[in-house]
Amino acid sequence: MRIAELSRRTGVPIPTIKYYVREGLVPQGERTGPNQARYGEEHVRRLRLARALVEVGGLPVASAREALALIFSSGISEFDVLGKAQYALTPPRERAGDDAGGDAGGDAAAQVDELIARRGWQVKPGNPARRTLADALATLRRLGEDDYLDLLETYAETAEHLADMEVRAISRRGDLHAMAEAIVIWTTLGDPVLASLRRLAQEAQATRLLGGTAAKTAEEAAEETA
Amino acid sequence: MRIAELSRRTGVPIPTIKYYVREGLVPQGERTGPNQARYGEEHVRRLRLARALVEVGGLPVASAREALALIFSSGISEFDVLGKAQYALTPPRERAGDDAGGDAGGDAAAQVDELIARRGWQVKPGNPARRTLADALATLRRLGEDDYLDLLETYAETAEHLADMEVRAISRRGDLHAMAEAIVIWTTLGDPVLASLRRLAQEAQATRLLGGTAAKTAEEAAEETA
DNA sequence: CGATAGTGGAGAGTGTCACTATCTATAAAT
DNA sequence: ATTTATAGATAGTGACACTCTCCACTATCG
Repeated sequence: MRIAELSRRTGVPIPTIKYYVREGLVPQGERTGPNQARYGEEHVRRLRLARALVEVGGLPVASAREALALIFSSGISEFDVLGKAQYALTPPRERAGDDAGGDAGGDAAAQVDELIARRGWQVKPGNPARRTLADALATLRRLGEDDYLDLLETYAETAEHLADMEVRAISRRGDLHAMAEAIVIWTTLGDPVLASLRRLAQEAQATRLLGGTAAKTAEEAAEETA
Repeated sequence: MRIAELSRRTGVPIPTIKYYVREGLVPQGERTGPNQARYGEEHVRRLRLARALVEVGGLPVASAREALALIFSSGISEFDVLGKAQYALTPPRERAGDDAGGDAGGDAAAQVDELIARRGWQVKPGNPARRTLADALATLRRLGEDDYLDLLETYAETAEHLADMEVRAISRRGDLHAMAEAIVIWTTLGDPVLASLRRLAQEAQATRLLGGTAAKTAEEAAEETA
């Protein structure tokens, strides 16, 4: 097919396709002349994947390129595909905070190590999620949210439960390529799915636990009727 | 205190403080002369909060302004603070996808409605998380990830469990102002916390479920030793 | 007292990012 | 034969989050 059809089938504008090809998210079409090229199903697939990672997953284009390269590379082993995917999917964090407020950063890093040890998780020291988590915990501490420890434990249990499901579902796939693809898709798109479900559940629980005890505002009643 | 101390105590550079004041994230200091102003503890607090939302939570400055305005406004009721916070915290989504591939969007929206109904959640039709979730589900369907339904159910259960904890923890706070603040902090910072915990747990579970059955690569062994 | 450093405020400039527009020389379609 | 489409390259755009530069002052130190 030519580029117009590729664009029609994926919903991605032609200039954007050209941009993605330049950036290496999608390979060039098979050249058939000085200004002609042919695209196939694998271009459709890869373009859709690229679009999902960038638009829904919110990945920077450079990270999406790495993740796609990982999926479509040969010679990956199932034992490092997940680690590599996590590296690829974590946008490079900005420099460490030169912030004030005690040594919240160091404390938080130690706290993360301790949490990982306590749960018996085996996680490489280089996993970028350690840093992200430590930063978030340091921030919470700095804000004086000191009752977050119970919640953190629940979060960790929950995460373990989800990860168990996910890893099982993924390992059920036959070949390595499909596994790699599923890992990238689920690691990336799982975040917005989980985040929005959490927000929906929050509203629901708030209504259930708090809303029943008092009258609704007129505004809310109107919105419910609409 | 003057601006230099405010900067030292929060770790935020002076030009950035000035920028935040201009953008309304932080109020002006109390003017004491043509080029002098005094800042107090509430500026420290609000600046730290602003920084956390923008840097760790990844909120756009405009959304952070709304969220902060909500926290520090008087006359909020506990019944709409959560809803308003969710509106404020959701960055304005880009235009609806003019994408190809059947009516995945409409189907997904219906699927979200159905999920909410099935779980007995009471959620306003305008909650932005509905859109986000529908977009993500439509994308998954378009990518052919058709076995995501079991996972989705687990995600929803999990989200409900977390939301229950969170709402209880928040409603335990005495005054409305502290509740509003906690809602904004936890809605925003909970996302990165949960996301990184999920990644850590994924690696741990992958090691547990898959790693034991085969030899490690040399690279991994080296990384573990280091 | 004077020199130096710090201040508030405003406007312009910077760097990054993800596109998007324009151009040229072709090729395809009608 | 004319219109439309194409590949590829270069340049431009708009949003965003700062960051710089100035200016007219003010504070403070020796």
